[in-house]
Amino acid sequence: MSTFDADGHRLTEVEPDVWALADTGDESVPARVLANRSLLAQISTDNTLTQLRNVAGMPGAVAPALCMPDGHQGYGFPVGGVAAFDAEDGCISPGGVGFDINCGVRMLTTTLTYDDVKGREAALVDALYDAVPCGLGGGGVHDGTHADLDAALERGIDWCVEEGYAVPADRRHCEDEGQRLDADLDAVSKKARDRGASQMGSLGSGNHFLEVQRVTDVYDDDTAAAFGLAEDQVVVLIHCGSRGLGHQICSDYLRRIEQEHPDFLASLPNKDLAAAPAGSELAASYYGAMCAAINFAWVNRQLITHAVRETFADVFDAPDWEALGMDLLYDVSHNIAKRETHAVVETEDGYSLAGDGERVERELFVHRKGATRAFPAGHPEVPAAYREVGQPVIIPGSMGAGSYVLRGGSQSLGRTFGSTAHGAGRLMSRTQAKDEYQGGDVQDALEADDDIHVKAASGATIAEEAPGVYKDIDDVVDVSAGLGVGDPVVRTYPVCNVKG
DNA sequence: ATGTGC
Repeated sequence: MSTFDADGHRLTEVEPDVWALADTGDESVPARVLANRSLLAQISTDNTLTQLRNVAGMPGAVAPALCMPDGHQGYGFPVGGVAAFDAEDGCISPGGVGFDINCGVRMLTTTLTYDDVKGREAALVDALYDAVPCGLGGGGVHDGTHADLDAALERGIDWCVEEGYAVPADRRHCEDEGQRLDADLDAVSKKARDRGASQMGSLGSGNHFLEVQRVTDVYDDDTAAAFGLAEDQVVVLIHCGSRGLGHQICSDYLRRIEQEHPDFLASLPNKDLAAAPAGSELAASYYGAMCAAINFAWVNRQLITHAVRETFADVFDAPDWEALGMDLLYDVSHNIAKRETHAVVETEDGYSLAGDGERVERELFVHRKGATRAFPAGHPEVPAAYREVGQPVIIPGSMGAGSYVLRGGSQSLGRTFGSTAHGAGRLMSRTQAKDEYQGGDVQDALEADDDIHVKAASGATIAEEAPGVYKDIDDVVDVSAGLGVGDPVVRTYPVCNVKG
């Protein structure tokens, strides 16, 4: 069997593109990296593998702890990590969800083709930039009162429907129908709410973006038709999260874990993994606050959707957005934890997704941090319109590379707790990126060489997000396809991009 | 990711 040696880690390829981290003999469950050799070489350059091993040693970990092909180092847990902990005797971890709670991405279809947009990119990108607040700080599509914010935290997309920012079909095409009923307002600090109130409907900064794209390749005609996608069609991608509100909630609960569960924290393989033990009051509070932030992020993407729809109707001189067919294809979440029931096998160390023994249904806290749910065809949580083909999975690449739409693969539940990758994944830190690239040069080259029109709040952000700082999205998707966890449906290519 | 920080 093929092996790979990284600094302090030996991995064995137990089947094609599945790498097992060597057993350390401590109380860890097996850990797996899903990657080809070239992606693994990139993944092994930072702290990702050590972080993955640490995750595998957490209480109640259900095997395997996973790193997706786009994985890289994160806070405590790797970004691109999937970790499931038993909901009865395991734990829930803010670091396993991430600072940007329910960061995610959605795709809107249109009836436009590339010819309709060609030559008007500059006007379109300017209009979108003006309509959607972006960059750091406050300001949003909805100038919210605290009462509005509380309603949004509690009801998610339902609040948007009530306020005229969404139609019922939008709700059906979000995970969990755009609403986590377990949201607990009392678990959200005033500071978090203050930060959220002024940011309802704002893109933010970093890797967040709003991109107009065209469909360049169709790999699966039937599924593309079910998703309402066709070659040359113009689509819109919105990638953002829960802004300061989610960040504040994560910070609040990391601190509370230190204060209220110091012994449990000390027992973890690394302090940055900071988790609350399942069944504790703090675990329940964090779950309630996280669900509120999840609702906020859905509202955020929906408010931006509303602004994008109005802007398109204006720029393309249509009576309304419906006339342009700007339906929500789907909205996927990248940074969440959720109580899910999975069929697992009992082992000496607890439970495992792999194995031949008798399967039992177990309630787990599934953490997807920089990973996308990818439920297969037939799963009851896949919206009715897509149930026969599988859940749409949207995987954005860098602003020069374009993106993929996949469908949840038949192997996802058995291999990855129903998950796949979430993007290309960084190759280098933001600091390193700013040394390597100059924002203005990157922007000029994208326009001159690739006809991609970028407008950004900050030049530094363009440098940090230059195409060269990301892994190869084609490789990431190939791994997902080869393992049957997510099957390619279409590929898209950027037309214009608004960055924070 | 983030009022880019204890």
